[in-house]
Amino acid sequence: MSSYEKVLVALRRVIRATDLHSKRLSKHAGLTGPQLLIMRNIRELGEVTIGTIAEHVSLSQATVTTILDRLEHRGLVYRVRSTRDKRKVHAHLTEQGAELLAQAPNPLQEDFVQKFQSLDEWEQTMILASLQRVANMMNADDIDASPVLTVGSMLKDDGWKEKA
Amino acid sequence: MSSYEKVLVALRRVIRATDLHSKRLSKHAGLTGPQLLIMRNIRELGEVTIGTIAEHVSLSQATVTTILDRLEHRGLVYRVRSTRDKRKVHAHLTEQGAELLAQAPNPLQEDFVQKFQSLDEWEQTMILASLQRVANMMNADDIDASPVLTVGSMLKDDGWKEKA
DNA sequence: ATCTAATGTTTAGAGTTGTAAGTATTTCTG
DNA sequence: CAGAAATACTTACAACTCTAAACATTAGAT
Repeated sequence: MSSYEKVLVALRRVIRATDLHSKRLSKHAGLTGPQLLIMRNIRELGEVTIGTIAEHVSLSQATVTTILDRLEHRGLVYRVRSTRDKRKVHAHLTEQGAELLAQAPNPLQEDFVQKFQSLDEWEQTMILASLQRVANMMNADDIDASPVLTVGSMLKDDGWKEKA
Repeated sequence: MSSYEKVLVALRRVIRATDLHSKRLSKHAGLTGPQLLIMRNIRELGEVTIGTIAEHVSLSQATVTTILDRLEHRGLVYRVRSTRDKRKVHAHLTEQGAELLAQAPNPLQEDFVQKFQSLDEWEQTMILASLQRVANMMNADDIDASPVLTVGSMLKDDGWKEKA
């Protein structure tokens, strides 16, 4: 099995573990991973637009919209259309939402966090760097979805741009 | 931002990139990532049961069922209920399915594979080890251990599992 | 042989996720 | 200022993913 195929398998396992944890969260804390993540961002960022949230959590705007729909329906967040630019919509936590969020656990498994934090500093750094490296290599985005194959690119240049 | 929070962000980016690629695949090759993965496994493993496939691709049985539903509906695979143990169902590729699969690209972005392979040996090793480390730290609590996409398994699995 | 437990798959229901198309608003341009 | 382009969000749709429960069949125990 080639090296990158092992990467594929490891990736699938990580993705699955993340998903399973999300389902568990939803059962025990009442919020799924993405819901939790979005609410945390609303809390941290203050008066955010949907698009800004989407950027921060690495989801499409449409996805954030549907998740907000659910949260709003449950009375955990509310939306206000901006008066200055009526295209924009700001999301806020309700009191109830803030309270639920305060009690909710981390979007990552406690277990994982503990283990991770108990690693040596350099090891944490290495893992983080590796993950970011993978993310960057994958984000060779710029899209257009062509059958890709651009042999010219190769090596280096991750294509990841820190957002302004 | 704490170190593990950065891990969380990196993870989200990786997951998103994977999902985006899957959508792109579906558009250009007619098969999504999971569909591709499942069909590859059917091809490699011979006469597999649904459960065996699920294990190999690190998905729940129910998920594989629904994906097979779609593939079957499109005439790419077919199911046969085992005569020896009528609880079991075996999945096979149709001729059409095999053909489509043969033309389909990798479930990982070509681009990513190229970049990854062009890294130094030690770097590839480090990245793989980190990913596996993360997967293991996450998988610790929920057993299951969903093993491995064996691409060249010699053993034809007819759906019978020897007791260990 | 019958009742129970274990095994294998499917169905039901909910949530996440993307793209594409649609709506509304603002900004730019002639 | 009117029409076009850009921006921000929502809606529609399809796919994936899980758990839990329903079904069906086989294996085990008394």
